[in-house]
Order: sequence, then C-alpha cells, then structure tokens
Amino acid sequence: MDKSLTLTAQKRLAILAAAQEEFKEKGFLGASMDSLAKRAEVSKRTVYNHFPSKDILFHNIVKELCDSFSQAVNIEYHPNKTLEQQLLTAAMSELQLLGSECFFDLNRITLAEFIRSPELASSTIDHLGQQTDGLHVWIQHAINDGRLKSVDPEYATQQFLGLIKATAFWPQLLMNQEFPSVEQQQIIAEDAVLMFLARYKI
Amino acid sequence: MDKSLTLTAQKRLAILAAAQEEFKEKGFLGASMDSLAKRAEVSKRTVYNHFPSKDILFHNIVKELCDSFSQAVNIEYHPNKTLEQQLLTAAMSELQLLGSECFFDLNRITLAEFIRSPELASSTIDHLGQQTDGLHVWIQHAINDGRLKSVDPEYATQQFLGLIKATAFWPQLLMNQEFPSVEQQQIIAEDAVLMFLARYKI
DNA sequence: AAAGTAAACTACTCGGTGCAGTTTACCAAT
DNA sequence: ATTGGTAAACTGCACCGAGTAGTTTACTTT
Repeated sequence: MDKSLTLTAQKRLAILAAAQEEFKEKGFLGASMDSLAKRAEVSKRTVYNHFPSKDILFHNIVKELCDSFSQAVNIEYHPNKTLEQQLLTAAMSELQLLGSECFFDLNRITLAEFIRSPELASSTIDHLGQQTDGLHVWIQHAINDGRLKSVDPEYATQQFLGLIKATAFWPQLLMNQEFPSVEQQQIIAEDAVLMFLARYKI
Repeated sequence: MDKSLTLTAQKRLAILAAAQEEFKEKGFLGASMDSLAKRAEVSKRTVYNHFPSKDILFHNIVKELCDSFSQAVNIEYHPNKTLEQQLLTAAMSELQLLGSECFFDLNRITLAEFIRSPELASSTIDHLGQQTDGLHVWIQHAINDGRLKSVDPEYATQQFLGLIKATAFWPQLLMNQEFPSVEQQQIIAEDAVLMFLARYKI
C-alpha cells in the first residue's frame, strides 16, 4: 500500500483521479465536491487543503490531461518523399491521438463546457497550443515547394482533420460509438489523403 | 399587445421563448426556473401551470426546435443530371441548414447535454429522424446506377458532411466563430463536392 | 369563476469553512 | 536503532449562506 509515496501525495493522486471521473461523468456543474471526496475516500476538508476551489481543481484536471499527451502530431515536410506517404503518416498519427483515452477524456470533459462558455475555451486552447500546427505548417511548405495548389493552410487543415473526425471522433463523442479498428483507421486515413490530394495536389 | 391571442397563449409563448434563451445560455443544469420565470415576466407558478417540471419544459423546447426546421435536406437522385450539380445543391442546402439560427440553437442546447448523457441523445435523435437520410439514399442510388464506386453510403455521408461541418459548424459551435459568408459557403461546397467525387466517382 | 400574481415555504443540495481530535512524517536525542 | 517530540496533514462533523425545484397561500385581474 505504501508504494514509496508519501501519504499526502497518495491522497492528492486519489483526489485528482476521483475528480477526473466525477467531471467526466457529470460535467463541471454536475460534479459535486462531496461526491468527489467520497469517491477519493478522502475527507472533503482534505480536498480543499489541496485545491482551494472547484474551479481550480477543474483547471488542474484539464491541465493535467493536456500535458498527458503533449506529444503533438508532428509532421515534417520532406521534399523528396511523396505527399501521399507523408500525409498518410500524419493521418494515422492523428487517428492514434483521437483514439487515445486521455485525449478523448480531455475532450469529453472540456467540449461540453466550451459550447456554453467560450472564454473557458480560449484559456484552455491557449495552454494547449495548436496540435494541428504541424499539419498546417506542412501544407504551407508543400505549397511553397510548388506541390500543392495555393490554399489557405488553416482552411485546408480543417478540411483534412474534419474528414477524419467525421468518422473517428464526433460519433464517438456524441453517441459513444466505438472507435474504428486499425483496419478501419487505415481506410479512413487513405480516404482522407486521397480526397485531399485529389483536390489540392498539383 | 393583444395580437388576437388569448392571454394564456401569450404567456405560454413568453415562457417558451424565455426558456429557450435560458437553456441556450446556461445549459440544462445551469438554467433556473426562477430566472426563467423572471425573464418571461411571468409568475413562477404560471410556468408550472404550463409545464409540470423542468425536464418536461426542456424536452418541449428541444421538440419545438426540432420541428421548427422539419424541412430536411432532401436531395433526390436524377439519373440524367451530373453528380456534381446534384451534390453541389445538396451541399448548399446543408450549409443553409447549418447556418439557420434555429438549427444552430438546437445544437447549442442539446449537444452539450449529449456529450454527458447518451440516453438523452438517443431519444432526441429518434424524434429528429435522420436529416442526413436524403444524402445517404442518394449515394446508394448513384452506386446502383454505376456512377459511384461501391462504398458504405453511411460512411460516405459522414465524410461529406464532415468536410462541410469542419469549417461551417464545429468552429462556430465551439469557439463561436462567425458563420461563413455566402461566397465562402460556395467555396466550401465546391471543395467538398470536388473531393468527394475525386474519391468515389467512376 | 378562471387564470395570473407575488411571496413565503418546503426540503433539499451546493461550495466552502471552522474546529477538535487523530494520524502521519520526519528529525533529533538517547 | 529505538525513542520522543513536533509540525504538518488528514478526519469527521457541524455549520454557513446561497440557491435549487417545486408547492402553497392569499390576493387580484379579467
């Protein structure tokens, strides 16, 4: 039971874990500090010793989840590889991100609040940076290299990701469909690449 | 002020309008019956005379919004028109739906709750039917007619709509970006059609 | 008489605090 | 190494003020 962790640290972890569950299940408003404390098997007073308020606890959870998948989708432009190959890699790595549990949890927790309060959204997005940045930079490079038609890279990125998320993100988030299998992911990625290049490749 | 409406009916409309605002701003949990009644300039008791509970009022709002745009996106397959032409029409009409205020309000109100509680989602979706049905039937027809590659129509529909929603729905819902102008809509629709047909046209 | 009204009221739940008493962690002295 | 002491952390409980959904009452308007 010791696990080489001071008891205080154990409690803290228990609180964070319980808070994550609670927020995930009930959202920010629905979550209750009493229920959360009970779930963590910790006195409510202890919760408040670690985190002064519900808001601060919530932001800690969000930040924790953000950091947990800081390995962004980094795609680098290689002039001597085919666009197909590079984009396919990007698509698969995006799919892996979408399928990862921590990323999904983060979205499940935050997006519901985003819809209601945009100011919360912006603060989190600032902290998160742009995980899509890699792709839109890649597109810019490909355009400069004369291999893609001139197009707003942000817009094209949205299209590409939208194509993937349409089948591998929104249905799972909104109607908890199951995440596509690896074979299905392959098809989704290939379709996205084919469609995208059919439109923009020179 | 009379407008040939019985006073009871006027109050009812005021309540529905106020409830819509309240739910839209604060979500189901955040909305308060007291605040709602004040907003409608109506006694709280009157609210409860019309709607026995908060849940029932909420479902009435959702149903009302659903019905308000019952004109679904109906696209019919015409064997002697070009696929481009038909799909473009469908895309534009989808964009018009996405841009319509009542449709957007419906989503703003419901999707946040959907993310949290899938069972609520399913009941509403049942009542809503499938606004995408038109398109997926169209795709099936085009496949049977030998003009599109064989593909799961549901999947292809998701891709097509995902392409459009990526720029004309999710950004507006989550980070309240402004809705694209008519010219931008035209571009979005054309891009979606071009990409889609480049992938699936025979 | 029917419907609407304000206001008080019930029976909660919520986030957050205060406090007395217990447990843990850690450091020093034996 | 065991002891003892101290400071910090944890506990449980009562409590606060505010706010919730929903009800009741007593009164007014139409």
